[in-house]
Amino acid sequence: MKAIVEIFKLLTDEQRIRILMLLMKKELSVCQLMGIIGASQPHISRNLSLLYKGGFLEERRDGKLRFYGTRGDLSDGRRALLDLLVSQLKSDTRYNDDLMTLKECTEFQKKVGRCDMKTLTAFMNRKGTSK
Amino acid sequence: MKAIVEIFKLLTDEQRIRILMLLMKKELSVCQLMGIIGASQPHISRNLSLLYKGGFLEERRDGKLRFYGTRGDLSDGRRALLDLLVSQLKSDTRYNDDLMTLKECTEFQKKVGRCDMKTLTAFMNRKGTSK
DNA sequence: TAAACATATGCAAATATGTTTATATGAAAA
DNA sequence: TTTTCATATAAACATATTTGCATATGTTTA
Repeated sequence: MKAIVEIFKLLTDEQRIRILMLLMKKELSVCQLMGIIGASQPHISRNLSLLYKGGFLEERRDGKLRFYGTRGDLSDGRRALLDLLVSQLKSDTRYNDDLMTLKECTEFQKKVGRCDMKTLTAFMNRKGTSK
Repeated sequence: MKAIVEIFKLLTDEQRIRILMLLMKKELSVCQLMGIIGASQPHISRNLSLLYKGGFLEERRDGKLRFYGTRGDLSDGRRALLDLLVSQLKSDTRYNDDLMTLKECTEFQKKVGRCDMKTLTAFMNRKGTSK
């Protein structure tokens, strides 16, 4: 029962849920998540680490970058929770905004052809001022 | 998204999950829950209050007693979470012990024909010493 | 090898949560 | 109507959790 409680604890943070929902769509690096969510690097890293230890994520290293995505071999319980979240967030503003931003971010990167901190911080700030 | 986070928060406590699982089986009064779970009255009351405010429970008053049970008109999300919990706890020791104790408690009460604090405190203590 | 960069982690302050004890409320019985 | 009983809530305290800042680690490029 304690194991289940620990899993629920991971889902009691809006930022962590946002990260999870984005990673359900596509694997992303820490700096991409920074750009999309608009939080500090340590904040994103910390939450990724918690979700990773909690059995939700897998990690792939590519040079300096680390890409995270939801595990291919998720446990039944975790899978069910993620599916439930997706279905419950179908009409959630924040959730849909994030998916939109993810698309914009992907296109932005294709254009500039880079995936680094400067590029994504620029993207993040552009978002911030355009609103 | 905040609403969902609040619901998950309710599920990050072992005692609250135990209460919910018992109430999935059968409506119970505060003192019955005390007897089965073996926690203090304020502790049970407090958690019932949280679960009630969180949309999981309904309340029925009968004289001095207050019976709580899972709502008949649970939201889809809450219903899915409770079903998920039941399926994940199928082989959980604590969960199965609680269901057993619930049965014993029900029989104990049939025998003595009462549902009051003394009776159930006695039941609780009997459990404590018999182990 | 040094510098730059992406990411992770340690630590202290701030905040939230849980626990215990005491007390309040409200119904029933004496 | 006083007392008893079941339940709820408040206050004080202890314990987790989050957050922001500084710094460490490890990789790449110059």
